[in-house]
Amino acid sequence: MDDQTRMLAGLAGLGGLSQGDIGDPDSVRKQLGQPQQDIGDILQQIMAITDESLDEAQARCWPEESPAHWGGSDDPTEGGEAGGGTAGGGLPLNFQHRKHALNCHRMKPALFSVLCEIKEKTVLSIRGIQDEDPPDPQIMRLDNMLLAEGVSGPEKGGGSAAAAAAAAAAGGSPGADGGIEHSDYRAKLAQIRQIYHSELEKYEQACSEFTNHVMNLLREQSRTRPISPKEIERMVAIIHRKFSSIQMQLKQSTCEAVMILRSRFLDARRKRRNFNKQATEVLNEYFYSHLSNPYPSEEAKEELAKKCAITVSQVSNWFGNKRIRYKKNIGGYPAPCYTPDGRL
DNA sequence: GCTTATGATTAGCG
DNA sequence: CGCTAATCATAAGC
Repeated sequence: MDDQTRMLAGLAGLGGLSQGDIGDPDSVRKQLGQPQQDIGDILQQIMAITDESLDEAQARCWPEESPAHWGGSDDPTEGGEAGGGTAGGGLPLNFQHRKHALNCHRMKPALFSVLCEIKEKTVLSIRGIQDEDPPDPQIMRLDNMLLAEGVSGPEKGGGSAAAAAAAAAAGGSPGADGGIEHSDYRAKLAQIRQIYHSELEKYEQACSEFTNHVMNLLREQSRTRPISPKEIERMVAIIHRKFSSIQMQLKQSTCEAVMILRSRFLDARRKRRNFNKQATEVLNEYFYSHLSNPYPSEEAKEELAKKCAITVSQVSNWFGNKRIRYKKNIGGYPAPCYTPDGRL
């Protein structure tokens, strides 16, 4: 293990100490006699360097905003040049000096091993508390819907299945005015789709940028304090979770937009279109030739629907309407209200 | 513009 | 779930 090798390195740096002694930070100090002061120094430097890492990260993101302070230091060589000279990678010189000084400090391996030891204890207690989150059912639902509506699926092709079905339901003859609504719907859907994808891409880019940034930061810090790859992984997972929750909001609002579009489209469909002449003929023919039992079976309905280029439920509607209206007419026929002169 | 025809929707029933 | 009956909303005819 990596931590283990670092600990060994730390041991080597301490010379005469036995492994048992290393375990307890206090024993390290006792054994070394004077280094209380040193440890304190290093701790302070580490604290400072952590802050500086953050500042430096900020400086990279917003270069015009130079860090306001570089931590309290009593080294006269670095005094009062905040935001001053920089070198390689945009790092301030004083920062590089201090980093180097810290890394070369004779007590650093010892401190590192102490930190490893402490970590070993605390990590054990943390481990296993969380881990492994199940796939969010909410996000899966949204994904499914976006896929079904052709927003997140493959471009065009099968993606417009919903639109095609809706167009069929609109009932117009192919190329007739139903087609206008159809293309309108498709255009709007494409617009939503485009916005969704560009936003998604932005989120993904931001996520990977941020992830890289944090990983670099952690790797950098792992030189001064023990950070296992597992922890970096976990941190990445946390970041991804956060970003995916943002993504969920995007998905949710996209779904809402599609729902609104859809409901508008359905409202438009509600505008009644008469079936074409030929379709009405076919339906009437069936109706009058089955007058004794004008109830087409499911198969017959499908057949009629195919012949008339309408949906099965439209066939059902038609027969429902026809039966009731025919009955009304017939029922009223024997005793209609004729005027005395024979007119209706 | 009014009336009629007609497709869709809804409540209620078995 | 399929049907009836009532009703809505719009197209079409005059």
